[in-house]
Amino acid sequence: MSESKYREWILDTIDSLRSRKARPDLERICRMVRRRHGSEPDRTCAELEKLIQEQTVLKVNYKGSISYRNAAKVQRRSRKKYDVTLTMAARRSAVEEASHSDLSNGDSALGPVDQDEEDLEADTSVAMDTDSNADEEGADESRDGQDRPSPGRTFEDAPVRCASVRAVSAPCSPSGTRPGPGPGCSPGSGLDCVSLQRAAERPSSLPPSSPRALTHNDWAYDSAVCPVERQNPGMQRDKAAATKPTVHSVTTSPCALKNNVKKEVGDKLEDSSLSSDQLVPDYGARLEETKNISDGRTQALPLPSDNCTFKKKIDMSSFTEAEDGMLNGGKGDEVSMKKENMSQNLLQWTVADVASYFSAAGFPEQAVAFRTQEIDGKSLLLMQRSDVLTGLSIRLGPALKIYERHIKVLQRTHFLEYEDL
DNA sequence: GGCTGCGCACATT
DNA sequence: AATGTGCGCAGCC
Repeated sequence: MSESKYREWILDTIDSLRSRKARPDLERICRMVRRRHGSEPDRTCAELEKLIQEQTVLKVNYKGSISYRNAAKVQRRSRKKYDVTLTMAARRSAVEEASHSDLSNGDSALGPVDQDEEDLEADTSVAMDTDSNADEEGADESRDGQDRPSPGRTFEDAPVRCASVRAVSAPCSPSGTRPGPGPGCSPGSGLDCVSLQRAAERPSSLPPSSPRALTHNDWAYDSAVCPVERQNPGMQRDKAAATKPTVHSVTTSPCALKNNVKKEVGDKLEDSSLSSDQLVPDYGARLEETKNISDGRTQALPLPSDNCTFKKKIDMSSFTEAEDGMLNGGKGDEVSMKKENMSQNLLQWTVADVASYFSAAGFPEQAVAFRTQEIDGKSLLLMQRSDVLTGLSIRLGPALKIYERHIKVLQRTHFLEYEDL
């Protein structure tokens, strides 16, 4: 009952705070939701996390503190940095895969990683895994345990008790941007998780002490995405590459799943050169980046599990090739194999996967409609143009793009595969 | 005391 | 240079 309701409330709250020029942080969000709707902060926290995971809300580290953004709005603006979405998607799907239930997972909401895509080239794995640290929960613990000299954060009294979240909000970092700990910030909180994370993230890029390294628009958190990967970036990568050909049980591996899809989408995106405004910011960036990385062949597509994808650029390249082959006439068993995987995956996509996919593809608002209509992979395969244009109550423009560039392609790929098989 | 509006400086692209 | 963000303060209830 409450999920959609909460979504609305929270998004509303975020918008409202933003329009009021107040930072949409956890505390304020919880407070406002409680005031307006009487919802318990705890619950709000939980719901917020879910929204973060489904990318409806983006969690960002801006100017040294955590803020939450309405993904639907953010999306249009900033270009790259918002990998968040992708990341989130990845993570979300990962979680989802595990739990198999829609929004049920409650793990920490991590947000976006700012990961400069540029870094990717140089130290992808490093960046990725570094930030893997802690997640909120981890961070949380650390801060509670280690440095929390003065619990004097704004939060303290805050109604919010959501531990994980609190951690997040807590980090009001004097990371440098702000000359001094603001009124609300407890001076002592020195190293907030965010800062730490960031610092760790780019060991070589920027000195930890550098404000730039710690603050700014960093989509900091998220390391949680693709936990596996994060934990063993190197391994993951290798594994992924190695495993990939064999991917069958892929379904269980979010990363794998996403990869397949991703690749698909990526192609699409590229082909149709989606308008940047529709793309999730990083999409464009990523595409470019990816391209550069490996002479035009690789294409990390902004799919739900971006992180995973990222690391698997290599795979991707082969994938791409495969796909190309497939779309253009077929290339070999490898191709069909891949296709197969993808299709199978598609059949097993949950409602959440579908929503996640579209969110990552740059249609967060519309993704909600898919979720609302409970469109899972199978339903997706059955969707017709009219269903998309009129059955979801979404705007025509995005609907057309979604149908033509994504659904149609997914369906075609799926059925082609079947033919082959 | 809490909420809201908003100028303005800062951050980011 | 343009635009987004949010601190800090004043006004309102």
